[in-house]
Amino acid sequence: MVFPELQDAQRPASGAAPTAPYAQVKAFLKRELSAGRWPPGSLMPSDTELVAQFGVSRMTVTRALRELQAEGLVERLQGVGTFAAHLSRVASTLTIRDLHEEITARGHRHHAEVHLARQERAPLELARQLGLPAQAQVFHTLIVHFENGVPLQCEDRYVNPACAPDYLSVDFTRTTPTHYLLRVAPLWEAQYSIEASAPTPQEASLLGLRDTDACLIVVRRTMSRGVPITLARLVHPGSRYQIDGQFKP
Amino acid sequence: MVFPELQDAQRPASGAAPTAPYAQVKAFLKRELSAGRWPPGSLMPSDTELVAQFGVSRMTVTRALRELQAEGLVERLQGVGTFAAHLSRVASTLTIRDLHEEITARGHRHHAEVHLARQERAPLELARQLGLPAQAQVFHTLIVHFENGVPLQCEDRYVNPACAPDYLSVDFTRTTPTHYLLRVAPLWEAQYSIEASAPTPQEASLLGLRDTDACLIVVRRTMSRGVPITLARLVHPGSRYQIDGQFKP
DNA sequence: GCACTGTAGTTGTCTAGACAAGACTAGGCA
DNA sequence: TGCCTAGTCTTGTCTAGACAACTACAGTGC
Repeated sequence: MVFPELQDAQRPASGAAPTAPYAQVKAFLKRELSAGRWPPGSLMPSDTELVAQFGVSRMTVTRALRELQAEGLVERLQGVGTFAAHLSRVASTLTIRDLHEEITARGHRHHAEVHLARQERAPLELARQLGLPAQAQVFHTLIVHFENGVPLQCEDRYVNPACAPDYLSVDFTRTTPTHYLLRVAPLWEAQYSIEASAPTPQEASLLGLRDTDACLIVVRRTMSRGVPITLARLVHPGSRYQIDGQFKP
Repeated sequence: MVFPELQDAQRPASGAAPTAPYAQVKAFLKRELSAGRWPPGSLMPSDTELVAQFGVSRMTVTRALRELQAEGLVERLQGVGTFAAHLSRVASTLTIRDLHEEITARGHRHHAEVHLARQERAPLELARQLGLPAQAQVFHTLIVHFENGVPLQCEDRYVNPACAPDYLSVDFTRTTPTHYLLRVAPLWEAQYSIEASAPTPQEASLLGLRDTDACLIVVRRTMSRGVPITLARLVHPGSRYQIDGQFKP
């Protein structure tokens, strides 16, 4: 039996690491899809045809197609067939990383100033967001992060004491709250919102901005096992911070 | 043979749709993981143990574990074992949707004003971004989108004529450029950057803002089969637009 | 002490076949 | 004409077994 497709996929590398058959089928389909061999919405070869074409078992073909389906590149309909997807949405994985990690990854220097770290009574709305009764005690920190000496983020954070009892005893000039909380409470859910707005007078002062300078603000609420852990408002100078990303199937 | 775990997973529904065995194994592991049965980094049961425990074949267990691995919930090391992941990053799928779709999905009314739609010669940097020689002809549109009569987005877009020759003949009060381009050129790659900044005087005027009002700006470049299609600058009033998302394993 | 080796356990992958469930079509029947 | 049915093709899933590649560890010989 001859496997022209496998050879096509393998020969160019000529001696490189031999790829697993399922990966070769997947790569072949991906390549032909991106070349436009099957226009969006059109019928692609069936499992049986691919089995015959590549000389592999059906489980192997199925795995390749299932992974392409998970990536949103094809759609499979039981009883009907496999179709090239429409790719109608620009989707991308947005990763909100620990700021310290992000800055050092750029080869820059990070340091933090702690302006506030204390226990407070939570007003109604805040208590609700943290799943606590009104007037409950919560931890509150206000930290400014610097990249190479320039203020980059003003981090205003409330923490549910039940999830991190030692929170206030951490030295936040050495460990970021994000890093500490991820270690203490494994993350299981998060909601965020990204918006542009002017800073509050206090934030403007802490970041060395004018009241009218635009800021990129990320509000993030994280939960662990259904229990809210922390609510953070991260304010960045619009002139010094942007979120980049890319989408690639 | 008795399958205590399978029964646990199935009984509560009592008569509901019977789930596939691989999905039950997956759900069981997910549930126990989120309950903290295996702390991050700790060793989880091996394939063989799960096979014995659930009374299924190894391929079934493998599929469940492979999908959990793809979701970032477990890490598998050949020759070593399966470990509970650290979940150290807040990752989320950011979907940038067609604005028309987004507005109508909210049950609101969308309309657009076309302020510019013409052919221009591209200056050096723009030509480079679109993969064209300097001074090449490109299409340029400037469109303001409204939600219930209120300006929500100023869309300044350049298009590579080779990818969409009919671009200028489209009626953009009826079809959004995003929608048209996705139909004409299937999307295969995209880069974006999100930032906060003041609008240009022209943008401020089109959106009914003051020069100092903060705006959320998305710059997006899309490619199809390696060829740049379009470069868009989407300016949103900070007071009226935000990007929301959530992360859930 | 140190390097080597064999062994057991783990994940990674594939096979050949099987049955189930859904979709479509052609033919039969009222 | 309109409805039903059987057959065929499709994807969805599972099985039992197999081999490969890798890791960790205990034991062996120097």
